[in-house]
Amino acid sequence: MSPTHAPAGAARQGSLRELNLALVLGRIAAADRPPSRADLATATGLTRATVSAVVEDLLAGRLVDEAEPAPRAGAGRPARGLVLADQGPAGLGLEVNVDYLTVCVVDLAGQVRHRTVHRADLRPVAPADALAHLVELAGQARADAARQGLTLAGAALAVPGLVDDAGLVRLAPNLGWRDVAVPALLAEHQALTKQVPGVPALVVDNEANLAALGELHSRPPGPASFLHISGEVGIGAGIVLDGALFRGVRGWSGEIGHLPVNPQGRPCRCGGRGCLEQYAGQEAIVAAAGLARAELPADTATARLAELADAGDPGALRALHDAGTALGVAVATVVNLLDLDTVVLGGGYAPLAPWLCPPVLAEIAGRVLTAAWSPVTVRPSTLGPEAAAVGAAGSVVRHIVARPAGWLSRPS
Amino acid sequence: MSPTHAPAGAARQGSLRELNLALVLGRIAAADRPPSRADLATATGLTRATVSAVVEDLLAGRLVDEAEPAPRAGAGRPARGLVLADQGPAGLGLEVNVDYLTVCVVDLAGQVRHRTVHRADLRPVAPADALAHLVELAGQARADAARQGLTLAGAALAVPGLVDDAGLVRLAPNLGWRDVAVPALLAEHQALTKQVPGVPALVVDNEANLAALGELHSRPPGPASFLHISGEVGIGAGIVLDGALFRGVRGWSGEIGHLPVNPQGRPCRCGGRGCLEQYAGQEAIVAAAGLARAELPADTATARLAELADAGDPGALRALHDAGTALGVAVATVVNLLDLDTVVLGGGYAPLAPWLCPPVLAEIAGRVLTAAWSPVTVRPSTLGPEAAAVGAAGSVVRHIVARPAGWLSRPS
DNA sequence: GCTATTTGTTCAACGATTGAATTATTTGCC
DNA sequence: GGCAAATAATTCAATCGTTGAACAAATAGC
Repeated sequence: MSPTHAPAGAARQGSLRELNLALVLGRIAAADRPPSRADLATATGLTRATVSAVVEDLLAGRLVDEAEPAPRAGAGRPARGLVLADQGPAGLGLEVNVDYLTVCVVDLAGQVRHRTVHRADLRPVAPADALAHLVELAGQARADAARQGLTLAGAALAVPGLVDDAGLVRLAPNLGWRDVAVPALLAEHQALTKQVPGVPALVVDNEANLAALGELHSRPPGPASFLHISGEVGIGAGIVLDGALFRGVRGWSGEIGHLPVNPQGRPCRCGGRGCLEQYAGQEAIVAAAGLARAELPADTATARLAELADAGDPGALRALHDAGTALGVAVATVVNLLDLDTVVLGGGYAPLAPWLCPPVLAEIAGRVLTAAWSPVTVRPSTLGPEAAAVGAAGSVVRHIVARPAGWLSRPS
Repeated sequence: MSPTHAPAGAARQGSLRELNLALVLGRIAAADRPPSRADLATATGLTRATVSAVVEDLLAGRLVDEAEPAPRAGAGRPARGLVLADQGPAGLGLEVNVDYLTVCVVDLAGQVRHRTVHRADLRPVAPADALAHLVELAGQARADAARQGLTLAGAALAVPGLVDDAGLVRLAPNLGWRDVAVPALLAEHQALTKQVPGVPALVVDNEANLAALGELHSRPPGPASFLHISGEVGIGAGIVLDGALFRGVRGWSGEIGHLPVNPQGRPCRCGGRGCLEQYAGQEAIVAAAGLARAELPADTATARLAELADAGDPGALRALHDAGTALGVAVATVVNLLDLDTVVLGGGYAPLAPWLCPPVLAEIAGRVLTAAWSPVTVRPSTLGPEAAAVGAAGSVVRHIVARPAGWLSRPS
C-alpha cells in the first residue's frame, strides 16, 4: 500500500494540462461507446469547461475526432461523441521469429490496419538479411498506412531472445543470433529509426514481453496483472503487473523456459538440469508424441499435434498431458511467487490449450497454497500468432495515448 | 518502457502543490546532508520561489525543521539546512511471530526511537491474548514516544502468514492462526485503530513483505528492485520492484516456501511435494544438522547452528550447504523470472549467510541464463531480526513522506 | 409553440508557478 | 574597519490552467 512513488520531476503549471490530456484521452480510449464531453467530465471529475479545453487540444492535434452520428439520448441538446482518430498516428510492429517475419500497423484505437506474414525458416539467414527483408515489408506497410491516412509514428521490433536497453540482441538461441546490434544494422533506414518527438525511438524487445502487451491491450481488455506464456520453440513469459509490463532490472524478466521443473532431470543446453523447455518446449512435445521433427515444418507442428489430439491419438494425448504437467509446475511456482490470478497461454500453446489447461490447473490446485481461496484462471490467448507484432505496434500507440502532450507538442 | 500509467484522478490546481510537496519532502528525506532551499531548487528543477513556498508549508506542518547549525559554505549568505522533523509524526510497528512479540517506533527520518522485544513461544497462546499483550507493549511505546515529542500517526502489524485486504489473517501455519480477524479483535483499542486523516488505517501484512520494506528504506538505501527472503520457521519472501513492494493481486505474493525444489521429493503439509521449506526451513536445517529440536528454543537454533558451523562441525556444514543449494534452486527460479540483481537473506538466514551464500551463488551461476552478463548479489540483511517491525513502522512514515499533503491537511 | 432538459462555451476569479528584482547575510580583500 | 563579491531567501507582478456560474444551443414532450 505504500509505493514510495517518487514523483519523477517538478510539477509545473503545464504538467496539469499534460496530466489532464492523458486522463481524458485515456478515458476516450477505454470507453466502449464514444463519450461526450459531459460524460468525460463526470467520469474524470474535471469541470465541463476544462474537459472542453482539453478536448479542443486533442481535436486540434488530430488525436481525437468527433463522431458525427451523435449517440441518442433522452431529451436535451444531443451530445457529440468523441472517438480516437482513425487517421492519426499509428504504430509499426515488426517481428522476427524462427519461422516467420511479421509486419503490422496498429492505429490509435488498437485496430490492426495492416498485416503481413512471411513464412520462412530464418535460422539459416544472416541477421542483416533478415532485417533487410523486414525493412522491405515495412516499406509496403508504410505505403499501405499512408493510403489509409495513417502516419507511422514509431516502430517496435519483437525478437525471440534477450535484448538489452540499447537494442542489442545478446542472445536469441533458437534463431542463432548472438550480439546482433539491431539499431546499427537499421541505421541506414531513416524511416524506421528517425526520432519522432513524443514517441520512443525504435524499440527492440523480447517477443514474449511484447506478446503480453498485446494481450493486455486487446479487446476486451485483459486483467491488470497476468502471466502470458509464449510457447514457441523456446518458452518465454511476459509478466504484466498492475497494467504495466515488468521487464526486470535489465529487461530480461520472464525467462521461464529455464525454470527447473526437475532439478535432477535432463541436462539443458543452458547449463542447468531439468529445465521446463526440456519437457514443454515445442520440440520436446513433438518428440514425445512420436512425430519426427524433420518431416514437419515448424509452423505446422502444433497444428498437427492438435489434429492428432483431437482424433484421440494416445501418444499425442500423453505428450500433451506430460507437457501440461511440467508447465503446471512452473506456473504454480510463478503463481506462488507473484500471486497472479490469470495465466494466458499464447503463441504455439494457444491451439493446444484444451489439452494443456487441465494438467496445468491440476498442478496449480496441488501446489498453490492460496488456490483454495481464490481460483486461478488459465486460458488461451485471444490474439493470434501475431500477438507479438501487434503488441509491438500497440506499444507505440499506447505510448502516445498515455502521454499525448509529447506528441501534440512535436514541431510538425 | 510503456507503462500505461493511467493517471489516477483529475489533476486540479491543488494537485500541483501536492506533487511538489511530495517532491521536495522526498528530496529532503533522500539527501545525506541537510539541503538548503537553493539545493532543493536545483535538484528538483523548481524555482527557488516555489521551493520557498513549499518549504514554508512543510515547516508550518511540522514535517520539516531548519537545522540550526548551518552547514558551512564558501562565501555568501549561509544556507539554512532542512531536515525531517524529529518531533513530528512517527509510525508504530508491531510484530507477532512464532517466538517473539516486537513493538517499535520509527520517526520520519527512519530512525528507530523505541524498541521492545518480548520473547515467548506464541504458539500455545490464543490470538486474542497475544494481541492484548501486544497492545500493552504498544501503550508503553506510545508513552515513550510522547516523552520524545513524537506523535504516533499510524500503526502496522506484521504477521507470519497470509493476510487479506481487510486485515483478516487467513492462515499463519507456524503460529497456528486461522481466520483471525485482527481489526475486530483490536476494535476496542481506539489508540491503534482510530483513523487519522492522511495515514492508512491499521495495516496488517505479511511479515516477509514488511521486512522487505524495512530493508528497502534502510540506510544506506537498498536497490530499487530486490528479493528479500525471511528464513524463519516458514520461508517467506518480499518482492520489491522499482522501489515498491509488489503484493500480488490479492496480497499473497512471495510464497517462496512452497516453490517446488524437487517436484518428486518429500511431501509437504501444503499438499505439494518437494517444497523448499522441506529442505531449507529452519526445522529442516536443524534436523539435518543432527540437532534435536526439543532441546533448543526456537530463537537460539540459528545461533547454535552458526556456532557449530564456525567451529567446523561437519554435520552443520553439510546441512547448511544442502539448505543453501535448495535455496539456490528457488532463488535461481525467481531471478530467471524477474531478472533481479540483488537477493537479501533476512530473518534467521542473516546469521547463516556466510555458509548459505556460496551454494546459492553456485546454483544461480548454473541456472540463470543471464548471470554470465551481469552478476547477482546475494547478501545478508542489514537490519536485525526486528526488520519486519521496523519495516511496518517505516511504512507508516513513508506513507506520510510520499503524500505529505494528506497529513498537512488533517484537521489537527 | 412553449417548457424542461441536457450539452457545450464563455468569462471573471482563483490558485500555483515563474522570473526578475530586492533584501539578507556572510567571506574576502584592501 | 569598510567595501565589493557572492550566495541565500523573499517579494511581487505576470502567466497559465482550472473553477464555477452564467449563457447559448439543440432537442423531446406536451
